[in-house]
Amino acid sequence: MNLKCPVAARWQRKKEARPAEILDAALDLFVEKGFSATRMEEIARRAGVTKGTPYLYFSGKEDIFKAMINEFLLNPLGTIQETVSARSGSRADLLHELMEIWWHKVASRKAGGLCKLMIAEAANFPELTRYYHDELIQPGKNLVARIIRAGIDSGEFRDVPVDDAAEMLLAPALMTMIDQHSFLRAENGLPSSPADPLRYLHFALDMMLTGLNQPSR
Amino acid sequence: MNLKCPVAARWQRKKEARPAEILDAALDLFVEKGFSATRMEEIARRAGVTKGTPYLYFSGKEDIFKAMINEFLLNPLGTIQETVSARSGSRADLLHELMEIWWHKVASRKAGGLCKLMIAEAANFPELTRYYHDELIQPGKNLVARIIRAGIDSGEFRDVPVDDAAEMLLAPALMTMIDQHSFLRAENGLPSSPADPLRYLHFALDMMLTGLNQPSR
Amino acid sequence: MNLKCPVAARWQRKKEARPAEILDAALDLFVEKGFSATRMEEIARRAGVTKGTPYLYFSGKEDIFKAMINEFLLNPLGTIQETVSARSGSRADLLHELMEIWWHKVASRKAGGLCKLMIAEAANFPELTRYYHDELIQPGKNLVARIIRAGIDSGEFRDVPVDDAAEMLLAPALMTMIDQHSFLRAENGLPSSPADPLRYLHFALDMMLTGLNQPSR
Amino acid sequence: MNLKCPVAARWQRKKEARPAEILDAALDLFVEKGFSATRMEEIARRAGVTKGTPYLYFSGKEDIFKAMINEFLLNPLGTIQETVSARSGSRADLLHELMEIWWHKVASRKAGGLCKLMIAEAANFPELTRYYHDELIQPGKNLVARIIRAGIDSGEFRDVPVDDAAEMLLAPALMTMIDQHSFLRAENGLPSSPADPLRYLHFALDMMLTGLNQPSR
DNA sequence: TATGAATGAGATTTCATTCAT
DNA sequence: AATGAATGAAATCTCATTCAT
Repeated sequence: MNLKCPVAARWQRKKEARPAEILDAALDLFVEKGFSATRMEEIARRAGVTKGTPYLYFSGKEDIFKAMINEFLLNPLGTIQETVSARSGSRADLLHELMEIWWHKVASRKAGGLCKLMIAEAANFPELTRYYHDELIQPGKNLVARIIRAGIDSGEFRDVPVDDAAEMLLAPALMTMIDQHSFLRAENGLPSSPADPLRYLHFALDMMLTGLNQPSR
Repeated sequence: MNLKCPVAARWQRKKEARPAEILDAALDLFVEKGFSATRMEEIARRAGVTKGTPYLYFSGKEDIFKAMINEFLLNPLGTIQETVSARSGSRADLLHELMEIWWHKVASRKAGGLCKLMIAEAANFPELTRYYHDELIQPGKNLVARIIRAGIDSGEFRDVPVDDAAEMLLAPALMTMIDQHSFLRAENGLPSSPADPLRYLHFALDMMLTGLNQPSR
Repeated sequence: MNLKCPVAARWQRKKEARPAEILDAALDLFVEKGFSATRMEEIARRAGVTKGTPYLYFSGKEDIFKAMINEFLLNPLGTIQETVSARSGSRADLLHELMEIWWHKVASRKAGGLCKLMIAEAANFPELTRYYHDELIQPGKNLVARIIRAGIDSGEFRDVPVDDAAEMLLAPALMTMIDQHSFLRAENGLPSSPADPLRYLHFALDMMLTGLNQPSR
Repeated sequence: MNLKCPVAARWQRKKEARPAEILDAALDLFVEKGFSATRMEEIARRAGVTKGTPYLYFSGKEDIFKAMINEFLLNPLGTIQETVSARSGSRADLLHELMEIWWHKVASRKAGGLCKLMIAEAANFPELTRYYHDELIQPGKNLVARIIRAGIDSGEFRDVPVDDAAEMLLAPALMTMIDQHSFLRAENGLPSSPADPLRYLHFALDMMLTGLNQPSR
């Protein structure tokens, strides 16, 4: 009913590792090219397998996309949240520390590209976008908002609307992550963004805390 | 059988309007669904023509994408730059005014979605990304940086690295625009972002100027 | 985004005729090879078009299958039913006449193959099978059963269970149709079935009416 | 770490039962879904083995199909033929008896589904169809034809074309078998066919022997 | 003997693009 | 200038078959 193929079997059997390898490959490609423009066979090839293999572990392209979001987004947030709860010291120091963690655990890694990806694909995956929003974005904002609230209560910060302030504090962090995975990757890397993102982020945080205006003396 | 009225041209096929209509339609769809997921026939239908017509004005899908970027990016920036050069007063006021213009001319309009689009498609259109970067992003940053520089020179602002500061000031504005076209469109609108973006943006600008920290005395 | 193909356009534009041509082609192939073993491209080629064209008129393979059942099964039965209602004479004559019509309108034509097809695919299309049963098989049996009932009432026939009798009378007709489209088509035609099916069918009907047993004298 | 019990063979892998189990599983599935729509892995699973195992005993899907036809068609016919040769009494009684045997040995069993299957796949397996025809159908018809011939010679039956008469006598039997495996299986069982097929078959045989027409005197 | 991860030919379906009208 | 039927390259996904273990 079809052809004999005495293929030289050269593939490795590693059932355990396969799903992770496929998700890794998919992450790279989805972040780089977007969901639609990424071809399944490309994912397979980058994972070192052939066309059919991803379908042994995932029901299709969309399933890979969803699994990837789950895989690379929950753990990091969990880690960050634990870190924060166990911390004392000034709120300003805590915010700096938080950003440090976030940079090293998320933004500078491949998972950081997921942020860009969700922005790009939000309208095409409404239910996933809601999930991403409810489980990641909102908790992240709440985390920062709680710290600001505590700072206001302790007299460290001025009395400001905490949600807006949290939004503002997060903006440079998110934009940096987006830059990393859009403009910096394009072709040979555009000189748009700060050369040392982490240093920039600490600077921006400092600025937002102390203000750009000259102290009134 | 031929009913052609020999009197005069009956209704003018508005031929010179066609390309603009097609680009308008493409803008909506590309922003909403991304480049790959947008079908040519959908663009045509939304523009009120049929499948073949776009090919009379553009050589293909990619050409429409490029033409669209050109069409919707140059004029707004031009306007903003003119406004700025003609202005006097405090730098803080100027920045507020700038943001007001930018919001009404760009971010709150359909063209604002192009920002999200370029983020998503950056890797798929490297040469276009470079163009977008060189003609829009870098000039925008430079504009803000020059204002900050002037403020420092006049003693209004503290002495800080102007490029980083410009980057920081722009971050909330860009993030708000992204929110408008990603999470707010998804499904029924996620409550993620500030209800009144423009108010939030003025708040964030104020915060960055005066600082979150309690004045020490 | 893809290749230029300056194909010598040699196809005819006939929107009106296309669906019927495609259903004709599909009928041939489905009857010959079954549903699964028939490839869409084969249907297209036999209809004189290319791969993509059937999808302009039908949503997929299953849709073609269903449309085909609808197209080729309802009209013939309608015709037969009209004929019968307008007829008088002995019930035996009516049954012979009925079979004649049925043979020329259904069994000897391509549509006859649908019977075999539905038998083969019954389990794979349960809802369609129910429809086929309710709209075709059951009405056909009822039609014959009513004639037998009338014959019994008029004293022409013995008093027998009409449903079983109808079933019996139909069996040779159905088996002949199946033979036509299974064994007779296979390879070079197997000598299994009667050389002249219509003559056989009249013979079988006569036999069933008069009985094989020697009259008891 | 090696727990192999050195005592004796613990449980015998019932190797000689494997092929039969696989053919049994294949029979169920082929009859239900047809050849193409039946997946090899399903056959394996229903036989209680895994994907690769059937290939240890058969060279492929087509080979299983052929082996199955061989397995389930020869023995039953042999039995019937022996029975007939050893019988005396009226030809009518013999025909009733024959049908009884045939019903219990073939039609009411899984093997009855093979008839439907061969009808569906006739064109896809021409050589097998010829085999099926030559070894089963033709002998079956000949068997009945010889009985009729004997009945005519003995004066029990009227003088009729024996081949056509045999064909007619077999038609209800074959149709019943088809019904069993097509319409009765679909969904929840369609009320099309007689509730008690065996009773119906005896009735139909009686009818064909005595005739539907009222005895003229 | 049996397993089942992996393969890859091939099927279905989509859609950017062409071109006769 | 505009249409839209038709094309056909290419994508997604299936599944019969292989073969290292």
